[in-house]
Amino acid sequence: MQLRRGDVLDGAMAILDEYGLADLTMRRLATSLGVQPGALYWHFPNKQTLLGAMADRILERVDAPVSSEQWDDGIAELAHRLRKALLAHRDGAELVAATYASRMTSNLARESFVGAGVRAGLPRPYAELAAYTLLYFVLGHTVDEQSRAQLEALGALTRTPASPDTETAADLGSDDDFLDGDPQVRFDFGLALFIDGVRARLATDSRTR
Amino acid sequence: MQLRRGDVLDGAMAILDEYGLADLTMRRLATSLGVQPGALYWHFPNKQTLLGAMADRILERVDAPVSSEQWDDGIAELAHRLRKALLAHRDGAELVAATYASRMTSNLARESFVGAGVRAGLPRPYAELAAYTLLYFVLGHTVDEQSRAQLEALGALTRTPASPDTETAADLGSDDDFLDGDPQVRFDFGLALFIDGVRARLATDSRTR
DNA sequence: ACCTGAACACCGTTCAAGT
DNA sequence: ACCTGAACACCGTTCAAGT
Repeated sequence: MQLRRGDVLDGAMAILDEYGLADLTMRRLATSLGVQPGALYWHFPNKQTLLGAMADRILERVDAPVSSEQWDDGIAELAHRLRKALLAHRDGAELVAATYASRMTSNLARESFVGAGVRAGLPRPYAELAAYTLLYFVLGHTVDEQSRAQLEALGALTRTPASPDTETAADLGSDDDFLDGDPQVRFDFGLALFIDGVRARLATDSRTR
Repeated sequence: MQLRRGDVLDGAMAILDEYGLADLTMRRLATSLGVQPGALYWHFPNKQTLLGAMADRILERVDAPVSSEQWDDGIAELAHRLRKALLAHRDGAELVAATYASRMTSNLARESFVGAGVRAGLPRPYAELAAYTLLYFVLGHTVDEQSRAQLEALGALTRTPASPDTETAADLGSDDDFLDGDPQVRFDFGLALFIDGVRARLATDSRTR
């Protein structure tokens, strides 16, 4: 019957998925666990630490070894895996972005990116910087994508469901055709831009040497 | 003696610069303006709207016309200008990132990036996507850079000032030489990676056509 | 038109005291 | 070791009533 650290974490993840980050309060979490708010502070020193543990759990398996031998495919695989992990939980991207803002340095996702960069032939300092760049892109893109999707899900319920065929896309429309296109497409484009940039740098380097 | 919308905005910016985003509360703002909390709600419907107005003010002049004719220099100039604007206020990057997460679409900084991309010769949808990618990078980098700088400023005051010469850099050190190197250098690297990526895409396009 | 007074419905965190 | 009870010091927002 006793509460363990893992139970608190599980409860927090459950509230996140069902009600979102804004509704994840220590008091609500305590209630859902049938315990007084103060009890949580025996298991976690503060809310920030709990959020950090949640972020770690969300990213648990993104740093697994990559399947491809090609460095570019490897980077793409890692980036896709990271995005998928973030999208797997409500407000997942926002939570991770907020938590990792202060501790970008010690970050499993970044480490993996660095490894892929080094394997690509980038000098280590370059790989470090490239990893940051990619991480910024993936986090930024995914936060945006997720908040947009949630807004739309909210609007879809609020709006009068006129005809089910038109409600999928092209609502805000205007003339920017690509803006509310498949987020996957937009993600892949940015990723390709990044990989092309790395490739260009590699070419420059080998020509210089 | 009457409070105007602009006064509220000015007061909010002053609190931001002096105490940071976390200490910018409606109640504190009201007190600093010599007014009851409720009074603020006559000028702004809620805190979120006020934060949005602050973000707009921070980015006021980033979309000014660019000096260079070269598209790559133009993009670099815009990116640098955006970074500088974010760094000009305490927690400026965090505020803008948080506020613009939901309204990435209507964003003056993005518009400028799109323009530069189109001038570069990118098809418009590509330019749109490239603009997002760059924006994600600049915001992500600058949020990180600023929070890091503020942590260090805090640590510099807390830590025993042993010898003034060693406190500048290379503290966390380890073997990652570049990590706490000049943020400007790291920023320029990521920017170069992006521009190289765009260049590569342009080359591919012209070869295909 | 603009603001006060006062409340409503919350927060995160601490800590003596209990078991 | 783990939790309760109860408090402390706050929040954002609303709204009748005042001027």
